[in-house]
This record gives sequence, structure tokens and C-alpha cells, in this order.
Amino acid sequence: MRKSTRAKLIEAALEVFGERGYHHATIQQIVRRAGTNVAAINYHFGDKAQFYGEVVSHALNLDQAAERMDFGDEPPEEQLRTFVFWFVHNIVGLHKPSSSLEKIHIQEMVNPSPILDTLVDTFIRPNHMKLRAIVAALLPDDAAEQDIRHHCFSVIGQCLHYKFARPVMDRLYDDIEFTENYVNALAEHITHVSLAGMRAVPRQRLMAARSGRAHRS
Amino acid sequence: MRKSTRAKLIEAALEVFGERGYHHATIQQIVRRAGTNVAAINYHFGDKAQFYGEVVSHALNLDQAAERMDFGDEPPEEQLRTFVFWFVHNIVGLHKPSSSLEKIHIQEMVNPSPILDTLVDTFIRPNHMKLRAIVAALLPDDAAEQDIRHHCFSVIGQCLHYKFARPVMDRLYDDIEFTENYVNALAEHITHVSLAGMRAVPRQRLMAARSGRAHRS
DNA sequence: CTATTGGTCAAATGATCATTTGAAATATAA
DNA sequence: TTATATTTCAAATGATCATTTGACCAATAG
Repeated sequence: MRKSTRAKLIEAALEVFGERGYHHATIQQIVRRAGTNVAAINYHFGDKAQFYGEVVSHALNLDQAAERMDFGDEPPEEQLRTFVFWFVHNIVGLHKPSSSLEKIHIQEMVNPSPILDTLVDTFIRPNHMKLRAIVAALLPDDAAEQDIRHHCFSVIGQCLHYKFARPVMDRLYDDIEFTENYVNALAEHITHVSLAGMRAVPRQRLMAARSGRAHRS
Repeated sequence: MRKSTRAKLIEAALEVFGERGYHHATIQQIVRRAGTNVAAINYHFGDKAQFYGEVVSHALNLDQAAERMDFGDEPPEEQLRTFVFWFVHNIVGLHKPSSSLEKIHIQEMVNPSPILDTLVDTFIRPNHMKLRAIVAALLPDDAAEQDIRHHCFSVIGQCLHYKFARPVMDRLYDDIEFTENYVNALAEHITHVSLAGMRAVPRQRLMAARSGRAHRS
């Protein structure tokens, strides 16, 4: 016995769920890739939903076992840079091996399943808090709670865009290639914009006058 | 005859496709909302795919008929602000009436269908070019092509995040409410960060030394 | 009036999946 | 070895959809 059927199934499912999302992934595809057959799912995991749960928690364990991002005692600017580089590389998917969890993370954002709660608690929130600490260190001490959040979301939003908008970007420009160097340049750009945004804090507060200005339809 | 069945179908489909996306929307749901039955789809449009095509191009026409965003001769800073306010409000969906097209736009980004090509050409690219012009006006004349693009993507990425990450944000923080005022504050934040990022242009170019720094797995 | 056309309907068909089943094969214990 | 529990398999079942069919209805033209 080389590798237990159960293990092969989880491994294959991690890939397939990452590629197609929970709904679009079929059990056929998974068992074919695992070299076994459909009944094994029922036998080992009950049904597709429970199976998916097992797969995700297995991925979460893997991730916890993997090396954690740690910034010695770098200044917060550098910590942000490190965070963004790590995130962008994982998101864009150049780090093939360990990024299945990221893919599932993306799929769940777009099309949440009950698993999302777990995913947020054990994976997303810890990362968010790490970023939040960095952002808080970069902003003035009296920064409002909302501003801290928004700067976090600005950082993450810029990173994720290169995942979500990929199909559109490829149609807008036909010369984009996500090489190692290009992704590094992206990360540098995002770091730059984010830092600039945080340094320019003493902005005038939102004027009430602006309230009505949006798109009048 | 109050409203043709065909019109009722397109109207209902616009909503349903916007809410659930092409794949998850069922013909049953659409015809139920339109108060008719499944055969009408076959009769009027052939099949689901062609139907979807008609619905999207109808929405595009509606959108073209709608008032175009125009900035008199405001300075580019204000133009950017106007653009972001308009985009965020449409994306987040406070502008109920006209936002079905935006919803389909989002759905297509995540789960592209053949329609995406049309959508990019007639809807996304024009908007992108408008933003691009504003960004180019804000950057120094010798700004690199890549920098222009990346600043555009930073703006759009920050905006879209409040759509895509909504399920996650609701789990991270339980006190977020997308009121008119809050969305305005968001838009102001995004404008602020983006402008700061563009003004701080004379940054040192990416060092080759940084190439190897990302997540070492 | 009658025939033709455009439009609607309920029910049938067919495809794709998840899930179950019961028979085989394999291992494990006695 | 024999009995018992585990694990795999191919095929059956059932659910959910999209798509088709053929019977109706209403209007309009001859």
C-alpha cells in the first residue's frame, strides 16, 4: 500500500476544489485524478459537503505546519513590504506547491459555503490581524478605527485584484505576463501606494457637502 | 397586452443573472419571476446561452442610454474623485436601479463566459480608458506605461474589494453597514490613497536585489 | 366562417451529477 | 484455515436542470 486512498482523495480534491470551486468541482473529476472511484467518497467521508470540510481542514493543518511569515524586528515599512510580497506571490499563484489553500480562499470569497466561517477564523483573521498590526504601526497613534480598517482593505484589495480581474486584464492588455520579476514589481507598486496613502494621513475630514455628489441617476 | 413576455423575461433575467451568475441562475427562477414558463425561453431566444447574450446586450444598451459620467473641466484630482464615487456606489450597489449590469460585470469577472469579450469591449474598456486618462494626467509626463496601468488597477482593486470581500468583511467585523454616508467615506478614502500614491512618484526603481525576497517555501 | 400565424402552456425527454447499493476483493483476527 | 471487518468497484437510483414536444389559445386575414 503506497498511499491510503483517503490521502490520495484529499490531495486530489485540494487541487480540484481550488481550481473549480466547491460547486463546479465534480466528484468524478476528483476520483479520476485520485485514481479511485466515486463510492470511496461516500465510504470515507459521507457526502460531498463533509468531504469538502475535511479537505479544507486538512489544508489548514498543512498551512499551519508550513513556515509562518515572520519579520524579525524590521521597521513597519519593511514588514508591510514583506507581507505584500508574500501575499501577492501566493495569490497570483507563482508559488505552485502551497497555494491550493489560497485558491480555496478565493473561491470561498466569491461563492461562500458554510466552510467560510472556519476559514475566516483559522486562516483569514490571523493574517488580517498581522496586517492590521503593521498598518496601525504606520498610522499616527490617534488614527481612527475605520481608517485602520480601510488601509488594510486597500492593501488587500490591490493584491487580490490581480487574481480576480485576471480575465479582464488579459483582454484589456495582451502583453501581461506574470513572471517572477513582474510579480515583484507589482508587489513593490502596491507597497509604494499603500505607504504613500498612510503617510499622507493628515487629510481634511470628509465634508458633509460631498454627501450628495455621487452618480446621480 | 401590458408588457410583452419577451420584455418581462429580459427584465427578470437581468436581476437573476446579476444575483446568481450565469451558471447558478436557473431558467425556472427566471420564468417564475417573469410570471411565465420555461418554453417561452426556447421560443423567444433559443437556449440559455443565447438568452443570456440578449440580456447582456439589452443591459448594455440601457447603460449607454443612461447618462454618461462627465466631468466638465475639473482638475484631474476632482475627476478621479468623481470616478471613484461613481464606481464605488455602483459596485456596492446602493444605486439599485442601474446596477444590474455591474452585477453581471462582477459575475463575469469571477466566472467568465464567452460574453465577457463583448462586455470588455463595450463596457469595461471604455471605463478603463476614462480612468486611464485621469491617471495619466496625474502622473508625471514621463511615467512608464506600466506605472499608469498599475495605478489604474490600484484604484479599481480597492473599489472592487468592497464587493468581492464582503462576505469576509462581514465575518471579520460585525459593525459594518453600507449606508450612503459610509460608502461616501469609503470613496473618499480610496481617492485619498490613490492620489497619495500617484503624487509620490519619484520613488527609487525596484532593486534587483529584491527579486529573491518573497515567501520562500 | 375558416385558415393561418404568433404566442403560451403543462408535461415529456435527456443530460449531468451526487448518492446508494450490493457484490467482490482484500486485509485482519481467531 | 475460517470468520469478520475494511475497502473497492461497477452499476442503479434519484435529483436537478435545460431543452423539446405537441396540444391549446387568440388574433388576424382570406
